[in-house]
Amino acid sequence: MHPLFHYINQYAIISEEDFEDIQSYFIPKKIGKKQHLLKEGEICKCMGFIVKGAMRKYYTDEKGTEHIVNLYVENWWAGDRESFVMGTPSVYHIDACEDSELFLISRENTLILRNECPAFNELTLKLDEQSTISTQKRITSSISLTAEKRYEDFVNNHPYFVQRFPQHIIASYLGITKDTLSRVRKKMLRK
Amino acid sequence: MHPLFHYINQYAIISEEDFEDIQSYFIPKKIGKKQHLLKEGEICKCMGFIVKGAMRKYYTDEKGTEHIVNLYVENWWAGDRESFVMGTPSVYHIDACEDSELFLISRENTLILRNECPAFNELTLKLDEQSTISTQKRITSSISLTAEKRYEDFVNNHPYFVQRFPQHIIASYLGITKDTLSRVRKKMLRK
DNA sequence: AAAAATTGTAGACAAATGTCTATGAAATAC
DNA sequence: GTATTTCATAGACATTTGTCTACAATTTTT
Repeated sequence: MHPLFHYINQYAIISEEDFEDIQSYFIPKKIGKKQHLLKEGEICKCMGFIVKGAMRKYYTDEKGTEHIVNLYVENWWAGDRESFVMGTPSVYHIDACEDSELFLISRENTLILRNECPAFNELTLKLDEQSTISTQKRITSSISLTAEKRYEDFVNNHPYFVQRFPQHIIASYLGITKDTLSRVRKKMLRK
Repeated sequence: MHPLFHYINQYAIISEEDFEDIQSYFIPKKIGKKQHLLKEGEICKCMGFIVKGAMRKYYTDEKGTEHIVNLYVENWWAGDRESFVMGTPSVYHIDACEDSELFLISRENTLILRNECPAFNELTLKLDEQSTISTQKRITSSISLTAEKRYEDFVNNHPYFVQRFPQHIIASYLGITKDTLSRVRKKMLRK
């Protein structure tokens, strides 16, 4: 079964005909490790559904430090929603941590599909609901927990990320330095 | 003009008939200062559109410290989306910082309206898009900036909040203590 | 296989932030 | 109007986290 078909069916029941229609609006794309899907200053023309691989979204501050804002693996959507929706230049970079395969869909096509295909409308509603729920949790964690608890939380909620991304990437995602994460892990091992 | 009508029209063009229909699914409610809209352990049965007043959402940790997760004023939606969508007990409290007036809508009614009324469907899509965009910014700020820059950001993005909520509330929202915020402000005054 | 880059850890020190106590001003309750 | 609570600040000290340098293990590139 097509991975995108399987994925969509988890959120909205669709027929094979629906899916043929939906699929026709997506463009497959392969991105090699360290290649970019989006660069700072560009407009995010497409959202990308990840079929295979691992990616990250980050921004680079004045000092040149990269801050990782999102991590993505299979069945996640890569893109800068603000730039995508508003049509403004992005402040983020998105690149591949492993060789990756995506299906891209443009803003125009999401708008068409939303109107044409009730199942797709349902899908976007539910995805945004889920995204709202998980970002709420991330914010709660971020404003109220210590580095150690945030990492514990992260390991519990995303065990597959721990295997997949190096520690300095995870540290940045958590808003701490790799040094602090290393200390935190050492402390946790003693328990 | 009805404030809810005015608000919805900013996102989706609706007729007066549409609005009469939509409005019939909302229930007006007044909440006095320090009264709760939601308590920890309860299921969030309704989302509340704030017509007048100011509210906050927070959770209380093991030590009894309150961590403020959201601040709301007029034209914002108060509620715990996770509990609302999933039907699970909330970990959050929501209470009023000023006497407030809301329009409440239940989960079932949002689902009915989404199907019955295309404009309401459009509204929820756009609200979630905007919410996704702003929480993304908040996360970026939270993981990458110092307390001082986070506060600067906050003042620039939400100047009306600064007037409306006491400093210890804002500090908690930013994930710092009131003492740190006081120091940060003192430092900024010297500039 | 050798060279280069990436990754994780360690320790010393610095900076940022938290904790606690105290105090006075302002707002609110009685 | 007085008492009480809330709010903001201050300073001393503790803790957490960041910064920097070094180094070894591993992976990747050539």
